[in-house]
Amino acid sequence: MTSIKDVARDVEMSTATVSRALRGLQGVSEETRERVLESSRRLGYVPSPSAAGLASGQTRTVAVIVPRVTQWFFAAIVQGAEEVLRERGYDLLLYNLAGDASARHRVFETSLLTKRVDAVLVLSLKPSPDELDRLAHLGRPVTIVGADMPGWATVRIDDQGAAAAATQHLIDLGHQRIAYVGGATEGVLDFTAPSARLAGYRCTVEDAGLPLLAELEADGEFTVAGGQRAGRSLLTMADRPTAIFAASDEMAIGTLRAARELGLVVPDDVSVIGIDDHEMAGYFDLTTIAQPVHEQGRVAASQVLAALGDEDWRPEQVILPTELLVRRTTAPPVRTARRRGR
Amino acid sequence: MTSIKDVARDVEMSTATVSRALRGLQGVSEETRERVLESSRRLGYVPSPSAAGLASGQTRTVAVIVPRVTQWFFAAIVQGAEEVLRERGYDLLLYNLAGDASARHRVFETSLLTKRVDAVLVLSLKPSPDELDRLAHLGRPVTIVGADMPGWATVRIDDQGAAAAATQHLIDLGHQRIAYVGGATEGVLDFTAPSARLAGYRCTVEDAGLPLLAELEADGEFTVAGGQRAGRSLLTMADRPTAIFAASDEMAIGTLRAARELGLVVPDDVSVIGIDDHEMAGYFDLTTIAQPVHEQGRVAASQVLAALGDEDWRPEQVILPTELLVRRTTAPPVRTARRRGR
DNA sequence: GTGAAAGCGCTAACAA
DNA sequence: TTGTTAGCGCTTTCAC
Repeated sequence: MTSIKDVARDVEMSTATVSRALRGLQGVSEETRERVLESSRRLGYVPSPSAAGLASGQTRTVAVIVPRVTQWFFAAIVQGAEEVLRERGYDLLLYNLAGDASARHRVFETSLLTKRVDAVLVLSLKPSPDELDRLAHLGRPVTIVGADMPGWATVRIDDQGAAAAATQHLIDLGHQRIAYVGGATEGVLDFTAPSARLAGYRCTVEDAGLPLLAELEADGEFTVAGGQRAGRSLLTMADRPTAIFAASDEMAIGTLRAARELGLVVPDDVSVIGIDDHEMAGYFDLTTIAQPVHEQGRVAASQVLAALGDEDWRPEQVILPTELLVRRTTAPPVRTARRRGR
Repeated sequence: MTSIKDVARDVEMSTATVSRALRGLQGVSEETRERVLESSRRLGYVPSPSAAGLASGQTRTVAVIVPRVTQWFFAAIVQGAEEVLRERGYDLLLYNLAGDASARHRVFETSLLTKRVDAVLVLSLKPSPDELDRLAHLGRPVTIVGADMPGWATVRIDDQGAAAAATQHLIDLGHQRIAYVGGATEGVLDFTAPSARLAGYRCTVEDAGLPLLAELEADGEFTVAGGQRAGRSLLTMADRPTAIFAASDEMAIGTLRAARELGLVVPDDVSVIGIDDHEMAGYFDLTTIAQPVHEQGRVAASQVLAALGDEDWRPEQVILPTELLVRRTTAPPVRTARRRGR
């Protein structure tokens, strides 16, 4: 395995000069740099990250902690982050929690990460106070994506606003009996988006002077299957809602499925709106609040990299815009009379 | 930052003993081991991967090279791999190519990986001869997932067999005019599955004594959008097929969408079958050939880890089973007379 | 069962 | 602009 010494010997210089030349530091003559570059190419030299890391204290690696990569939303963020990390010569270490509490424990508990990475990206997870404490003690830049954590660097959308926009869209269409499909607003594996979206729904319903009914709020667990269950229970109510706002597209898709199974026509019998603009949303003609998923990954990665280079960098909260995408699952309610008459 | 020296000082032993105790090596008295463990826990000691890597030559890290994490199929494999890697104390370095040729170049070109990881997993990519050469020279275990590469360790399904089973299912239902939606069978970003699936389709059609028609083979690019385009062109033919076999569920979903847009009813007007059992397949009632995606990731990871521990390990080809999952997008063809009469 | 000492391959501080 | 010299924090002989 060829090392920096081989290159140094080859160009008849010290390893220090070779190291400087290779890293593009200044104070190396152009001629030397070229000879070093040529030599290392010829010898097939690649620096050892372990050695460089040990000597410099920098690993050029960023950890990304994700609830489940198989969820498109998280994969898209990872992809965005990976792009900018790669551009900047950083590697991405993936920690997939996948609902495994012990995995979560391991990642946060041991300060395993301290010596392993230069920075950390936490996706849509609400770290417990204890975990936050550990993250803080990492002494490394940390950015939280998709959750609101005051005092921390975050990248997210305005969840409450997005939920309000979705609800308002249904209200604007004339709906009065609007159900909500969300997810756990507390618990370890939870993040802050669920509560914010629920709040957005509730506020908007109230502001419109409509009654806030507990029976119209269902838990869809932020999965397609959960959304389907929630949708089924909402749509089999005696006085079923004319519209359903699901706090994620996956739950909305599940709701759509429940409606179809019950022989209901969307949007005639029930309107459905989601949040995300999931890659499949278009194929379901799903009306949704689109959020820039991929971009959140890019911004978050840029953010931690910026923090790495800047001594007096302060955590920033970045909020990316969302947009109502009206497709074909929402429409004005069909007159009550007709509905009752069916 | 507490180092092994601090622990050594604390237990009044040499760093060598501490190192041995921590790694569970034999030749350490039980009492010593316990004291070391207790001390490092108390001091919050975590070994430096850089230092350990430099000294031992092992990084306890595995690289996973994936075409696009955002595709559920790849994400599921990554998730499977991550599980077993984590269990065994290995980290996962993710390289997402995402159709970026320069990214691909970088990962394979420079033998960047040699000193960075202990083993490599390559997902559904057919490395060029040149890239294979580099992989071979890595001198590290490499497993290819989802592609057939004789001489290499691989984990995959029997693609030709799966395609044959799908086609045969349609034939068994009585279909005679069966179209195929596949993807590029050559090119840099290609893998071997497309060709194998196409071959499976063709052989089965021929074996059934049916004509092999070029007009019935369309390119769906292995995406939903591509499948939709392919489906549209197939279903607008004068004498349209009564059944379509899409070589992936995503293309099948696109085809379903095309059919719906054209006002065709599935499976009355056209039957559709895919391959994968994509997480969304159930929500489309898609009949498909299910493959153990997650499991392929687990097996592949286990394979490279086994190779790491075993001097005379030889590359194995593992083929995992598939299963026909009949849902509601396939049915016998409606009599020709009736179809023509519409 | 334990310790001393020599590196692993780099980078960083200081000299020249 | 370049070289010398110390490490970085471990693991790994080889002794004892």
